[in-house]
This record gives sequence, C-alpha cells and structure tokens, in this order.
Amino acid sequence: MTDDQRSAGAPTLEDVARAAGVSRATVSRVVNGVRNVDPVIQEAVRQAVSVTGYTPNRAARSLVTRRADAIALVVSGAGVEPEAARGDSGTGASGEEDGGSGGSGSFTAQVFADPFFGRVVTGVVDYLRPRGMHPVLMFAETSRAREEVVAYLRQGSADGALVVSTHAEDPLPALIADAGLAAVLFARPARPVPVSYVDLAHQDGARLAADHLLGRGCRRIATISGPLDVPAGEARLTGFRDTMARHGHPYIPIAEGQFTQESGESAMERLLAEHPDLDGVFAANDLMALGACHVLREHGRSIPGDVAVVGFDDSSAALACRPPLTTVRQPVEGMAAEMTRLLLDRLARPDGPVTSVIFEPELVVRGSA
Amino acid sequence: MTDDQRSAGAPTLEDVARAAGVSRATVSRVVNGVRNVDPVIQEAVRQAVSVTGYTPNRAARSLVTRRADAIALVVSGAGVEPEAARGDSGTGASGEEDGGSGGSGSFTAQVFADPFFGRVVTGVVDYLRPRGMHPVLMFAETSRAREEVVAYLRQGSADGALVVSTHAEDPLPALIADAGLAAVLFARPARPVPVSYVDLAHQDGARLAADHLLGRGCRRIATISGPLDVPAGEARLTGFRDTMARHGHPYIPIAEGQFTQESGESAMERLLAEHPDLDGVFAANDLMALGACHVLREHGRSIPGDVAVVGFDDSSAALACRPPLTTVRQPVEGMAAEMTRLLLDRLARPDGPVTSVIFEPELVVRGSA
DNA sequence: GTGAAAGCGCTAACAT
DNA sequence: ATGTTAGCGCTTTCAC
Repeated sequence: MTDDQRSAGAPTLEDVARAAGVSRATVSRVVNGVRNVDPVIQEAVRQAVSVTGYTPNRAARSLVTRRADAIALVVSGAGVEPEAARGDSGTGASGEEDGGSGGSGSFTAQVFADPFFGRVVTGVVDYLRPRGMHPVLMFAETSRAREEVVAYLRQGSADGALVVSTHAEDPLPALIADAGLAAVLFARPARPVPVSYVDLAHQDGARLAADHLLGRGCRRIATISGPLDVPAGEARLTGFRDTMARHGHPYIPIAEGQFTQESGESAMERLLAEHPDLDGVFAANDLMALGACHVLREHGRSIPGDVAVVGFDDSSAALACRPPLTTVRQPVEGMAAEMTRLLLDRLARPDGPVTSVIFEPELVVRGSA
Repeated sequence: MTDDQRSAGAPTLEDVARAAGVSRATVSRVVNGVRNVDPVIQEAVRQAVSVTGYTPNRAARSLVTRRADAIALVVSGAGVEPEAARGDSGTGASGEEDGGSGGSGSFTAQVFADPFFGRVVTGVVDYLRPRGMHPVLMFAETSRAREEVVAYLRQGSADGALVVSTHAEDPLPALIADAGLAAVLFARPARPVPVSYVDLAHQDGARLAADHLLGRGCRRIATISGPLDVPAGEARLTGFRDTMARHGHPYIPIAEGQFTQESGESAMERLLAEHPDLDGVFAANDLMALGACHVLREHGRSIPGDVAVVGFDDSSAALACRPPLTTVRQPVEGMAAEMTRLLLDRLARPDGPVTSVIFEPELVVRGSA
C-alpha cells in the first residue's frame, strides 16, 4: 500500500528493483519468467511489481529484443478502377493516388462490403489473441501505400505481414519478399514468390457445384464467374467448365461478375436475356448468387423449382438469401488462422522451409439447389 | 552506388551520419524535418539516407519520444451469453472465459457478422491513413481481455483507444479513464465517464421512421426493437414509441430482437402470430428488417403493399433485401472518422476539453416503405 | 547551424 | 542464483 513511486512517469524496472531490494536484472528475469530465480525472491519481486503497478515498456523491450511482437494484416490490391486510363483525367500524376476518404466508395469500404474480409479478420484475431498478439490493420491499394507497408515492416513496427490480395498482379508480395521481410499470403500469388500461402482448392469446389447441379437434373446450366484477373475467379471458372465439359457440356454460358451483389444482378440479367430457358446457375461467390436470386425472382423464376442456384464461400450472404443458398464452403476463418500460424512459425524459425497449405472446400446443401 | 553498409543489421542513424560526413544529431534533424539545417547539408543527408536505405527504428524513437504513433481500435462488450447464469455450467470460474477459437460462434465472428463494424473500421482507417497511422485491432469481451487492453495501452504500445462497446454496462471505458489513458467512445456510455464520444441521435432517427410509416397511411404498426440493455436499442424504441404515442398510438406491439437477422425473423413470427393484421413494421436495424421481410413474404405478405417495413442503419443489408429497405441512415463511417479525429486531438492536447459529437440521422426512402 | 553527450527502459552477456 | 555492465537506436538539451 505504500506509494513509493514519486517520479512522474510510469514505474520502471529500476523502481521495482528498489522496492524489492534486488537488481534490475533479477526483476527482468522474474517478469520474463526466466528460471534460476529463488522462489522467495520471485515472490518478493511479484509483490513489488503489483505494489508499484509496474508495466514493462514495450519500446524499450523491442529496442533490445528486436521484436515488435506485432504483426500486420494487410489487405492489398488495386483500388477502384485499377488501370483507369481514361483520357479525361485532368491531373496527370502517376495514375493512382489516394482517393477521397470516408466515402463508401473508398477501397477500405469496398473491402469490408464483402463478408469475406470480416471472416479473415476473425480467423486471424482468434488465433493471435490467446498468444497475446494483435494485428495492425493496413490497406495497400496504391504504390505509395505499398511502400508504406514495406517501410512499416522495415522499421520494425511489425515482425511480419499477413497479406490478402484482391488482385492477381499485386506487387506487394514480391516487394516484401525482396526486402527480406516475413510474410504469408492468403491465396497463391499470380507469379511465383518465395513466400508461404494458404489457399483453397478452388477447382475442386467448382466441381462440387457442377456435380450437384447436374446431379439434381439441371441441363441448361450457366455460370456467373468472378473477375478473371483474380486467380480465385479464374480457377473457379476453369474448374466448373472442365467438369461440365467432362459431362458433355463443352460450352456453357458465362457472364463475368466482380464478386459484388450488384455485378451478380447484372450478370444474371444478361444470362437470362440470352438464355431464358436456363435451369441452373453457379455463381462464383455468394454475394453474386444473392444478386442473381433477386433477378431470377423478379423475372418470375422460382428457386430452385425453375432455376437452381449454387453459390460459393458460405458467407453470411448465403443465409441472407431466400431460399438460403446451397453453396461451396470455404473455411475462411480456419484458413486465416493457419495463415497466422505459418507466419508465427516463420518468425520463430526464420530458416524453416516455406510451406503452403491448401484447404478442401465442401458442399453445403440448402434451399436454393 | 557505394555499398557502405557492412554491419549485418539495418542501417542506423550512425551509418547515415558517417556516409554524409555529419553527426547523428544533424541526420536526425533532417529526417524529422526540424529547421535550422543548411540546405546543402540537408541534401547531402538525404542522399546518404537513400544510399544507405535507412529507415528509422520505431522502437528507439518511441523510447525517447514516449509516443507509439499507434492507436488501438477496441471492440468491447460481453461475449456470447452475457450473464449466462444457467446452473448447468460445470466449470465454476469467474463466469466468462475465452471460448473456442475460430468457430463462427466466437465473439470476433459475431462482431463481424454485422456490417456495422466493417463500416467503423472503414471510417477509422480512412481517417488514419493519410496521417501515416494504422489501428491495432483488439477485442475485449472478457475481463481478462479488458485487462490486456489496459496493459497494452499502459505499456505504451498504443497512444490511445477507440472503443466500440456492444453492451451498455461495459466496464472498459471506466477502466481506461481511471488509468488516465486516452480514449474516445463510439456511443455514449451507460454511466457517465469523463471521456469523449460520438453518437447518433437515435430517438430522432426512430421518429423519422415513425413519421414515415404514419405518413404513408399505416395504422397498425409494430416494432422489432434491439436488445434493450444496449443504449442504442433502448433509445430507438423510446423514440419510436414516443412519436407513435404523440400521434394517437399509445400502445404498439413490440418484439425484442438482438440486432441479428435470425432474431429479426423470430421477432417477426411472434408479431405476426399476435397481430396478423399489421400493416407497418419498424425494425431497429437493417439486419432484423431483412429477417422480418423474409418472414413476411413467407407468410404471403407483400412488401410494401401489405406491410411496409423500415429499417435502421442503411447498412449493406438494406440493399441485400428485396425490395431494398427504406431505412434510417446512420453515417457510421463519418462518425468513426470523427471519433478518430477526437482521439488524435486529445493526444495532441491532453488537457483540451472533453467534447462529444452527436450526429443526425437521415431517412433513406427505398422500396420497402 | 552543428556536434558532443546524456539517457529513454530494457535485456543479455559476463562476472561473481 | 544474483548483480554489474554494456549497449539497443534514437532525440534532445547544451555547448560551440
């Protein structure tokens, strides 16, 4: 109860040492759980710690340990209008700059409009928390922002990065690798980079969808693909098309979407206009499937009676849909947790092997197909 | 082009100073943009910086400046089953512990199931980014987790906290205030705490909804409230009820929900069972309104023909609904940005006044009412 | 305008 | 098993 601390600042190791009548080193040992400390002294130190209200100063610790005990969670990719080379843009500049802030059109807003990212955050946080760590959230959709991420890591603010790319040609993974920094990716990069990643067997997932649609008797099947410059979008289309071809449907109607509900709606409109008789649709994610369902119903089609719909992801959108979506489950939380585990492993053993993990998708049958 | 750096580690101020032929102090001045440095030397130093590839070490800087240049974004509140005092729980303990991880039932997962949080993150990040800062994401649903948040701030890992409480009796704001730490809250705390906050005029929002429903001719109106132990839930109900009373409807059917789609569905079922003739519903958030719409349609009611539905928030759920929801817009991104601004202000002037900001909601008319 | 030197709070040899 | 000591890389008086 004696309030020994008189200096203004927070109590330091020195203060605790004085209170306990030992040296700084001993207090440090106790605080960090290093053995070789007399139990009696340990107890005395613990007393002193709680009496003084001591908390280790993170900066001082980081300075000497050279670890930040923090990791960055980076959402990377191109912003709105990746290669917007319209001739009418007045200001020349280097093409991409940080746009307006706060508006619902910002990259950040776009990102979180997809339930996918919330699930990634969930997986990462749930893995990190029991280990006393917390992620620093960063976005990197411009080259300037990417430089900042690299600088952030270089200055030791974080020990490594978890990178979720929204775009195939994302240069960030290579930048990080070149700088010799630790990272793990969500999804395999377009061009090989010596970095671990977790990914889903997208093609297998698409096959599950195709098999299901065919299995329930659909014969005029179309698909709403994701953006084809995103590996996941491309793989899901390929997997779907291959399976359909193998079953005697070499040509299937395709409408490309952008993984958004709105793009799913317009893709469905297009498909319906050209193929009014279709009886099955595979959308490359749930958000687009949800949009497709709206359009189908507006056109008087019952689901799954007239048209069966299969989505992908098993995100919250699958349950927001009526009927609830039959979909291909992507275990995003588990994948994000694994990604985090890989990074922490890497930090613990920097020379360990670069290993990646591929998850298998699973069909979840609900009402829409 | 001369590669001077020979020591293994990253280049330090010392290295740059040597390369530029000046002292560490001068390099520091240049790097930090302090005036009183000869332009010629400035240039020389800048050269040396880029030649050596120097990046300031954050820990060393923090140690002396006593600022982390980081802030925490904390989602606080009770986890699943706030006061789960069922007698059948085997392990006694203090009631709340960290549950399983990764599962979709975790607190983290619950939080991000609501589009609301993604919008908060968006607003915070978009405000922080141009200022070169990034938020550290933390969750605090158990008393242990709350202690960790306080410890995190006390050890200087972050300069302050942005706190979003999901629960009225959340003790975190008081804990932070008592520890003399900087914070700004999203939503006014249940019991007064000397901390700034941003909030919405919930009652005004509910009034807009009531006026709209009455204005379009609805006469048998019910409401699906939010959890009444959450200030926002309580205020929206009060505002709605008061307005209805003022217009001659002192008693209106109420079903309490939990701000989730599912709870909105069951609430709607209950209302419909007791009041099959209702022609208007106000749901205290969009997720519940979405659930209500599903149930109404399953019961053969057309929207807005038979029953008009008004939601609250103007979240992504409003557009995921068919017809799209007429709703009360809460400018979450703007509120989050303002919250961040208040915190940064506070950090810049610790003795400044504690001011809070209340935002006005706005009715967005779409198809559902 | 610039350099020298002190020291932020901590950990990790090394010595005892 | 414990204490002594030397920095980690940076900012910041204080002299010059």
